[in-house]
Amino acid sequence: MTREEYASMLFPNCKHDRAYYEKKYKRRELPEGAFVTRIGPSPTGFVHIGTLFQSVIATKLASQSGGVSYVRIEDTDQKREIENGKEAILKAVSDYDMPFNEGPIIGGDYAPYVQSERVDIYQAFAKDLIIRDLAYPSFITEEELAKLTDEQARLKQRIGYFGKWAAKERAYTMEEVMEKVNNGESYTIRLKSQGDFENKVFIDDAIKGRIEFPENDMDSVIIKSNGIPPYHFAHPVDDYLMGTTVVIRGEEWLSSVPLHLEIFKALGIEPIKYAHTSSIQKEEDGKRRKISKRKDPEANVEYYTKMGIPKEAVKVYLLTLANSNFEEWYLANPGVSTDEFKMTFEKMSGSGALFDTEKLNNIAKTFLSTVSAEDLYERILNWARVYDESFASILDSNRDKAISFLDIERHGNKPRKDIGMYSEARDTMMYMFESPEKYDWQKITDKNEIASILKTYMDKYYDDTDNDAWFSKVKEMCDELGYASDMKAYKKNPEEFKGSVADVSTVIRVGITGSSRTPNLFDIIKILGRDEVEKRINKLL
RNA sequence: GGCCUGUUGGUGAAGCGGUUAACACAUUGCCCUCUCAAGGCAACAUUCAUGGGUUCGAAUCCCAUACAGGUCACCA
Repeated sequence: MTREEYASMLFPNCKHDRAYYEKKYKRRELPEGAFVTRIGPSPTGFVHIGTLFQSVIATKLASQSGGVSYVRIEDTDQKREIENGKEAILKAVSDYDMPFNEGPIIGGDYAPYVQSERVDIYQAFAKDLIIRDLAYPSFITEEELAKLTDEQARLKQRIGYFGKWAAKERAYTMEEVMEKVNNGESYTIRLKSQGDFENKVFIDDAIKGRIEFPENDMDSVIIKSNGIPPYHFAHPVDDYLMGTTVVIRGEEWLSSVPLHLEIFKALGIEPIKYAHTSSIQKEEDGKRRKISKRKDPEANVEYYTKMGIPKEAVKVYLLTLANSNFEEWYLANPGVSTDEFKMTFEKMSGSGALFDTEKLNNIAKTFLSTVSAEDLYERILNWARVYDESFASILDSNRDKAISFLDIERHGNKPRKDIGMYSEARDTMMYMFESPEKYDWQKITDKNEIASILKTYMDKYYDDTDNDAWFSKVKEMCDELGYASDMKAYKKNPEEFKGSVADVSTVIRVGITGSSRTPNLFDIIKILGRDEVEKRINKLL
């Protein structure tokens, strides 16, 4: 039996050989210095903020260098898979304005972009390793492996399948293997490691710099018993065939670099550049940890949609985490598209940043202060249609009123920044559409005094011609009722007055809106109109 | 436990042998002011995890230690 025949027996379903695929997928022709980047998310139905973080880096580096970015779905673990997982990922990256050039559904010259559809490719490469005696079939069961691990732990030795622990299986003859296979024993394919733990290998990581490791000496599984490879084998094969120039991935992969380097070497492929990003962290009980899908709602991209945080703001926040000089650039270039910013590996931090909700909120508020009232209205409405139907129908039937309200203090160079997420909109503007149910009185709480102020206001001092006229009337009323119309005078001698114009305005404000914190009162009165204001005040009286 | 990474204020960070240790968020105070939001001004690290060393000079270079994180699967 030749080694070719032997390999074919081990891969009975493998249609093509390695050379076929190397010929099929041509090398990319790109300008000097162009990056080919990718993201490799697993379709679990849950789009992780980290995926978005990798995406913004991958797409930006590719587009600014005249390169290519693509999405490759890494679904080699069917246990975790979920229906529509890849659609969710593709939708998220497109929603967040991270345009990949190739991927599933999008297409491209290196299709398929889904690992489960590339099984024949991986097998062809694994078969090549069998032929060249750099891999071997392994029949060890999970139970045996667990026993071995215990034994190693007891002996306080390095844990894993390597060296003498793997010697028995490495030594099987082709005939022995054939017999086991014919008996129906299931097997994996393992790398026959040539490495020595005493030797060093290193990478020049684009973010972390030069890192040295002991060589890999583990006989890792490269094809699982179901014929599908684990990540460790799919990664070198795919990134080679698909022409990736730099692998951007989370630092949790750092420790498997020696394994990947050895696989590249066994395959006779030039290893590619790595850029290991530090992971976004969360603090809990004074301890930092990687942001967790299970514990932290903000790990799920859907959270931002649900809260109504603008996608633009999320992207800006991710950019500030990705490149330390982005924030200054962003502040210095208002109104300029973030596409203009030049991203570099040098400005990526080697340490993990704590997720800062406050900062995100600030970015969101600032961003929303720059959009037009109409735009903001549409954004809030679209959000409400999904998450707050009753509010959506109110907005729908009060379009003009809502827009007028949102337009208050929105102009000039100091626009109002009171809404950071669409989910806050209901509370900040509901009083425009119906009479308040609760009244947040401040300094003046006496019912008779409140009634007197509101009644006098409506009877004698109502004015909605313009802001100055309106305020003059309020001041006149203060003089009549014994309140200070001039704040400076009041501050000097507060004891001479019952209160100030501020207190009186507050009564009017709360009387109409229920809230003590609103945008400019005159504008609100003007939008509501005399009839509505009168109705509300009479109801109160 | 082995291997790897990281450590500058509450947070994100700039810094690359000589700086008053940028900037931004948050916080506090003042100003503006009919409230709120915004805006303006100011305060907030004598010290860069700790201890040694090199140097005229160290956050920056070297060595130890501590702490934190990651990883050691037929998961990614």
